[in-house]
Amino acid sequence: MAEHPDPPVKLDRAEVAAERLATALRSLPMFRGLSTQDRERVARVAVLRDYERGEYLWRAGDPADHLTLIVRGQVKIVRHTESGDVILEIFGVGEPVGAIAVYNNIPYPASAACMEPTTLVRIPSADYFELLERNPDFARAIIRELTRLTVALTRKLSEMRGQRVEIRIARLFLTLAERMGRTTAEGIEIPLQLSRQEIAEMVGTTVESAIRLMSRWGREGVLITGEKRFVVPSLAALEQIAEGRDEET
Amino acid sequence: MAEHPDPPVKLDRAEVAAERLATALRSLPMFRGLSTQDRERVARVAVLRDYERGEYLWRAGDPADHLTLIVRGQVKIVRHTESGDVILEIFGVGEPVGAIAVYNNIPYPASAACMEPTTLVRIPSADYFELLERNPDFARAIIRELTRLTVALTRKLSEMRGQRVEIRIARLFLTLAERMGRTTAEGIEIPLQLSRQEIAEMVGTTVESAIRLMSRWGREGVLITGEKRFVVPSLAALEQIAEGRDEET
DNA sequence: CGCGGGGTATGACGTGGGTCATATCGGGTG
DNA sequence: CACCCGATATGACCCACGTCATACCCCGCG
Repeated sequence: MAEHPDPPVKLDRAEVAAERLATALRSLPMFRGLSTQDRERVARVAVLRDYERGEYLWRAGDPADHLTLIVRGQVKIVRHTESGDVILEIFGVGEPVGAIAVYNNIPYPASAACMEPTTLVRIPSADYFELLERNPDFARAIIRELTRLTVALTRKLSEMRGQRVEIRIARLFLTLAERMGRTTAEGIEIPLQLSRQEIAEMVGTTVESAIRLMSRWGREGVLITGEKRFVVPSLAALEQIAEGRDEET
Repeated sequence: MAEHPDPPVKLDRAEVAAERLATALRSLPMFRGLSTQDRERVARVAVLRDYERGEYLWRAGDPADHLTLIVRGQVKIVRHTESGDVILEIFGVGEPVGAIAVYNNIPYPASAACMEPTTLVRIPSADYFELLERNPDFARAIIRELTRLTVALTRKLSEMRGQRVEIRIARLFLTLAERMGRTTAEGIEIPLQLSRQEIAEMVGTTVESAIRLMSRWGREGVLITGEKRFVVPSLAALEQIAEGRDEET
């Protein structure tokens, strides 16, 4: 907490912080529909905070007393089990994290950690509820987000099903490509830093299996691991693998 | 649809139906908080309908234009995939089915089928939304239900993880026992008719594996399959198995 | 400089369970 | 009655993948 030692030129600092916050709030789609009055109200109670890669936002079981929104970076939701971790979701810029727990006033059911340097806006849940009361659009946004999550979870659940590891990882990268892929000269680029360990935790397998597959794909040119990103030269090839039968050509 | 051939004594029939509907509405916890005025309003637009075992309420992709609530029976949510089906959830008496899709006005993401003779209340989504608008408690109930679902899904997802089939099935019956178990002289009774096929679909394995395990458990006295029910003589034994290591004693 | 730790890579081995094949047991139907 | 179909049961086979072990690379640190 001792990260703000009283600065000698306090006003300047505060002004800079306020400006940064205002910019952040303006960038969040969730606050687009707000009246300027409401937005000012939010600005007074919201807090901007930076996190490093690997830092935890919270652990499973912590009380959910703040709504959290991502301004910059990526956050993963992790469930710890006796036999290893499971990554349930990855959230990106503009998305709310752990909104369900906040909304229902229950402890967080899973932990959340940053996958890269990340900036978050945090709003005390009391203010959040007040906002909800007054702004139906805002409520809609939350519900929509919640639904998206549920649908993603059910899809993931049905995809997890048995199936070979190769197919599960192929599907993983297909959905990643769809959600955050950029088209480049080399193919689809997925700007996401994922260790083999994390890939394993996302599809429910071991590091070794993930490594074996990824290095084989690297040799075959199906999926190339780069600096803080992945590249898929041919979506079609990946889809072939995800379908079940390998490409024989 | 031609299941109501115009009866000669129409009034009597209508009265009986109205009475049945009123009783049903009174039995649903979701309508407890309603004013009598609102409840009458609901009664005018709600429709009661009986379904047989195996009958589908809807298929994945159908438009969600009605809110559905269970008055009697059990409903399973199924996702069809190229390689077999997956049972995502089982809903019982008093619970809403497919509320997320209705709320968000999106097609049902999965199919729903009755596991036994079932009675449902159906409310046109327009009336449902009107009800939501006017009755915050009602909205709360839906959100709560939705959250419960999300939490259950994330739990299921993390439990699905790799793990041996025996452990997954043990966990399945533990949660079933918790959710709907009754204590009897023989042990915990789970009043649910589940075929081996359905058990397989719930934990993501094959019929054969489910059969093998279930018949072995029958021999060992861990879990006994009965007429439209299961009996767990010793929860502790099942928990031992779910923990990972077998009981050596 | 050497050392240690985390991520990546690769090989050997054993096995859980998916796949296929076959059999038995009702229950429904012509 | 014979016939068929769906659910339950059990055996044989074998392969994907989890487990264990080893090695390499890179980076920070004393």
